[in-house]
Formats: sequence, structure tokens, C-alpha cells
Amino acid sequence: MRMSREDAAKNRDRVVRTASRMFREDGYDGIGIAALMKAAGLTNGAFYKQFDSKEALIAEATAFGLAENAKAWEKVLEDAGDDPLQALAEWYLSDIHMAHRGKGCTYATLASEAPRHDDDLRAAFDEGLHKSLSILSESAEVDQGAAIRHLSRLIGAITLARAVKDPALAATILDANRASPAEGGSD
Amino acid sequence: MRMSREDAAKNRDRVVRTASRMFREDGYDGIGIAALMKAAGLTNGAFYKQFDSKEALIAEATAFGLAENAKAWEKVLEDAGDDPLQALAEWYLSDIHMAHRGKGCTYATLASEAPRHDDDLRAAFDEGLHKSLSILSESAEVDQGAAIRHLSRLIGAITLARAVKDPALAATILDANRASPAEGGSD
DNA sequence: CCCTTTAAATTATAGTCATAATCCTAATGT
DNA sequence: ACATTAGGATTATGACTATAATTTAAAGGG
Repeated sequence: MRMSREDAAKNRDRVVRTASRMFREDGYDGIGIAALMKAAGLTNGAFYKQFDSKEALIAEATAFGLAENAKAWEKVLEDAGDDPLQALAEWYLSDIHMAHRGKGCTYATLASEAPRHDDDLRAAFDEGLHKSLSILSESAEVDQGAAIRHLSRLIGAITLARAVKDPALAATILDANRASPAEGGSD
Repeated sequence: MRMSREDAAKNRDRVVRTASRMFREDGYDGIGIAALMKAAGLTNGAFYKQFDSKEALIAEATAFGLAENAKAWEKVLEDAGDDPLQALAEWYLSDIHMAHRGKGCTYATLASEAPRHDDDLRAAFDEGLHKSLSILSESAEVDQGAAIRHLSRLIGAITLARAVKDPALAATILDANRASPAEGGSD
């Protein structure tokens, strides 16, 4: 049953959004085209009319996720008070973010899988990262090096906290990384 | 052809080591039992005589990888001069480590996949992390919070650097994180 | 208003997946 | 020395994989 151009575009967009969420939850290899399309309310047959391959969707869905993340950071940094990096850390290392991988940071969930994929996906990470860093350094008025270090630390922290079994250990990881980074200079 | 107990144990150990490397390279979902066993010089039929399931191997191979990593860090910190954290960062963020995921840090390659797996695997991360943190805080004479922040930052940094396409951007990420962490206190 | 185009559904294909049963054979216990 | 045991190979399982051809039916252009 053919859809209108409008509806077809909506369907395509819904597939990208669904993929962006499910890849973050299950990993690129953890979810298949059929299950993905079903979750988006379609069947697998419709997939190859809209995308060249799974790899192409991976690149597109990841770029979407990174852009979505960047918008969220921009908002948090705008609403932050006199210590934007601290505000970002508290928001990023929250229990909410811990629990909802599918809506959360794409770097934390998928960056470690990128080396196994094609240039289009890795280029999406390039672009996403440039954007993230410019947002961070501009809003928080720090140099690029500091922005990179802050981002690296947040990503590593939530990755570790999500990996461990003991909730107390996870809380320790989050707490240590929420602590004001300038506290002693020993970090 | 039945093997001696000794040979069977060697085979089992080789499967764990091979799995530890291949999981780091391809992800838990990226390599199957058959390919894994073949790489270890065996056939898939032999697998279920030695392991209960793939999930059980995942937990065991990850625990092995984390223990292997911890030994390497201990050595680096022992040989370090007056700034152990700096020495660790330089070793961890090296081109060699960037290029060889299969022999490198298990946190950086596999921690992001842990939330999708069972308690045995996540408990392996608990144990590995406790060990890593005690090595770090003792050898470098910093408190646990500083050790956690340092580790978080290194893991995030190499994950990001490996994800991007542009080698110059990767180098920027590594350089920023190699920079002495106490430099300005703004980090 | 008809004709072409095309999105989506259905179905097909060849491969791979984790798991397991069967069989062979040699190591081990007695 | 013989019976038992168990490690590994072969083969089988049914489910799932990415991809694609075919079919259906409605949208869009003329």
C-alpha cells in the first residue's frame, strides 16, 4: 500500500528515531532490521526502499542521536548558573540518565562500537564531537582542552557506573565525578 | 579424540584467552561460538563440554581481560617516576593502545555492553574495578575519588579517540588528556 | 481519468546464530 | 587389561540474520 510522500517521510523519520534509541539500548549488533522495523510499526520489506543497508541506517541514526544529545547539552548549559561544567556533570551523571540508555548519551553507549564500522559512521562521530566541544567551550567559557577532558571524564564515568553490578559502587563512581573538578587540582 | 586433563585444561584456557581478545575486538555480539572456537584451534562441538553457555564465557573472558589489564597497570605504575598518574596516562593514551583493541583496556572496549548482560559479567566488572582502583590509589598515592576520576577520563578519552574518523581529531583528544591534569585546575 | 511510479507487505534466500545430540577415541580409574 | 568416562569432531536443530524479488495498491503526474 503506497503512502503519500508526506507519510513516507514520516515513516522514514520514525525508523531513524527508533533505530537511534534501539541501537543505544541494544548495540548495533543487538537489534536486527526486522525487529527494528516492527518497533517502528512497519515490516522489513519497507526497509530497503528507504535505506541502502543497515550500515547506512547505523550512520544516520547515530548522527541523529548525536545531534539530539547536543541540543540537550545546549539547553542544560543555557540554564546553568555560575558553574556550567558542574551543572552539566550533575545533569549528565544523574540517576535518570543512568537508567535510560536509549534516550541518553550516544557517545557513552555506541562510541566503543564505532571502530568496527565504516567511515560514514565514524565521520558522524567527528561532526558530533566538533559540535559538542564548541557548545561546551563556548557556554562554559573554557578552552578546548578542558572541554575535551570534561567530556571524556563524563563519558567514562557513566560507562563504568552502568557496567558494574553493585549500585553502591555505581554511586561511588558517579559521586566522585560529580565532585567539583577544581577541588584539589589533583585530578 | 579425548585429550589428557592437562591438554583439555590448556584448550579451555586458550578459549578464554582467545575470547577475551576477540570480544574486545568485535564486541560480545560480534563474534560467534563457532568462529571463536575455530580461532582457538577447536570446533564448536567442544565448546559446551567446557562452558555452560556463551554468556558464561563472556563473564569468564571479561574477568580474565580485566585481571590482565590490572597487571599491566601495576607494572606501568611501578616503573613510573615522580608522576605516576601522568606516566599511566601517557602509556594508556599511546598509539599502540589505540591500535590494538584486542590486547587493550577491557573497560574501554566492553564496559558499555555490560548493562545488557547478566549479573556474573557485571560482578566481574565490580571486582575488576575494585582492583584497578586500589592499584591506582596505592601506587599513585591519591585518594579513591581522584583515582576514579583519572580512570574515567582515560577510558572516555580512548573511546572517543577510537570512534572518530579524522586522525587529527583523535590526536587532539589524546593530547588534551595527556596534558598534566593539574595544569590549570580548570579540569 | 488513466498511466506510471513507488511505499509497503509478503515471501524468498542463503547465511549465521546458540545450543545440543551423536559418535569416536583415547585417557583415566580400577 | 578392561570398563568407564569424557574431550573433541561431526552433524543437526530451529531461530534469527541482512538482503532482495515479487506483489499489492494507492499516490502522483499527465
